[in-house]
Amino acid sequence: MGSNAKIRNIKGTRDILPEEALKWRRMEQVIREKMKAFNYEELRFPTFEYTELFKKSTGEDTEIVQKEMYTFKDMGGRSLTLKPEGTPSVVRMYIQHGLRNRSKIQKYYYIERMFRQERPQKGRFREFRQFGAEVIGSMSPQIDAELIKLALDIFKELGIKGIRVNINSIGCPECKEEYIKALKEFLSPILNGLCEDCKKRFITNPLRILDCKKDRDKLNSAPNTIDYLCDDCKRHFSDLREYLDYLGIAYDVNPKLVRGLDYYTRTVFEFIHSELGAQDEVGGGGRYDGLIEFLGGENTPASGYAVGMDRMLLLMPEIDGDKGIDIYIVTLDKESDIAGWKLLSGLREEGFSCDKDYLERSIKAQFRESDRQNARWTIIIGQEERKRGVVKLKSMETGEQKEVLLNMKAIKEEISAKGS
RNA sequence: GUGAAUGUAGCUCAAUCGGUAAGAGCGCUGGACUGUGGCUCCAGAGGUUGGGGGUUCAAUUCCCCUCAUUCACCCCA
Repeated sequence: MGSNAKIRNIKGTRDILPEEALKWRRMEQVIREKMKAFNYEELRFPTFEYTELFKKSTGEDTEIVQKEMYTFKDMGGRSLTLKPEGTPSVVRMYIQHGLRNRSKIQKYYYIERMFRQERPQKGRFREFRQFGAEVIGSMSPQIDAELIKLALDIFKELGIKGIRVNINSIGCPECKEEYIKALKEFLSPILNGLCEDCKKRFITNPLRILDCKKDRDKLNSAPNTIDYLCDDCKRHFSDLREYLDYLGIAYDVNPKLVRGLDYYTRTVFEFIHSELGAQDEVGGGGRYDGLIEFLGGENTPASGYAVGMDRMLLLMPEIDGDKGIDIYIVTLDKESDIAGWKLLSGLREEGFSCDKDYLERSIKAQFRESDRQNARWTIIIGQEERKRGVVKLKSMETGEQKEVLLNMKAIKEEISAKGS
């Protein structure tokens, strides 16, 4: 690595060079196509929000809010934060713009950059991209199943194989409370043997102790959330499973899956992949029936998820994109260069992708460049050609070369006659 | 925030036990072919060995500090 490169990109951010940009474009394109098919509309929202929004919705006690946010003060002294996740902004928009008045059910998606201040590692960055889908207004488990199906369709279309789906239900606020009571009873006698973090979580958010990897084996016999579901939640969860079966989606019920954010209720799920290293989660989400009311809106059920696009990229197979241009123009002297420059402009107007030399290079170098650019055709203009009002047109695949009149119609005909 | 590993040309990597003037492949530039790409051959450019300090007659090599990257922990997408 060059040491004199004193200015480099910030830790945890990534530069995307053309070859990789191609994969990103492909990913975005597939996401948009599938979202359209499922009738989700795009939402775009600001890079930063009032810190308060995330504290309230993501949750004061979550890892994200406690130590991962990029928070700063603006000149007016307001505390602002670079968005660490999308759902809070979507909900804010929903309330702020009265979107509920458009229809009883709203289906949205987004593709946005997120920011979290963690140590980077495989599949984890400080600036990263997520796409997400959110459905506001329906409590049907059909929606939960649809959301999962939507993500799986996107993975499939991109050639990503080996995704596994984990689901669980953590119940509504009532049964969640019942469960937490039972969990605390189970934990109390063994609390001293747990790690420091878990001891804190016992007070702040006992559910998340189930996530702890250190103490995992001590929790094998912990009570399961699904055993404490009320009748409604029980039915909701079994309906979800039934709908997933209808759609032919294979999944595992993971009773220890609780998710890290405060706002989840009932359905939670995640997409995991074994080739991602330690950060094996490609995406995850769930239902958040209480969040909108909590943030000042009407009591409205909702469900959604986010998928890490940087992680998807790691799983995507190589693709051969639209590399190359239609025409490269080689010119041999000053006057021809001007003629070529004019021709170039006309060809572009006609919709051809083309270019020429700007370095006054030798003909050989110009041909090399044409080859490097993967041009299908090379047009040569020199003194001789100019005298006779023609250009030479060479196919870079076959090497065949012929003279064509120097006018757009003749060139176009010759190129399209050979097909693509 | 904690830990470990790794930093040599644009990229991927060499350099014996510390010993000449740090090499190769790919890529780049030019030539062989003075108006024709790819293939081949030849030549050239490109390095303060991440940075700083120390040990030594001598450091890419050993020691310390620092920075960066990677992987893992925590946690998440």
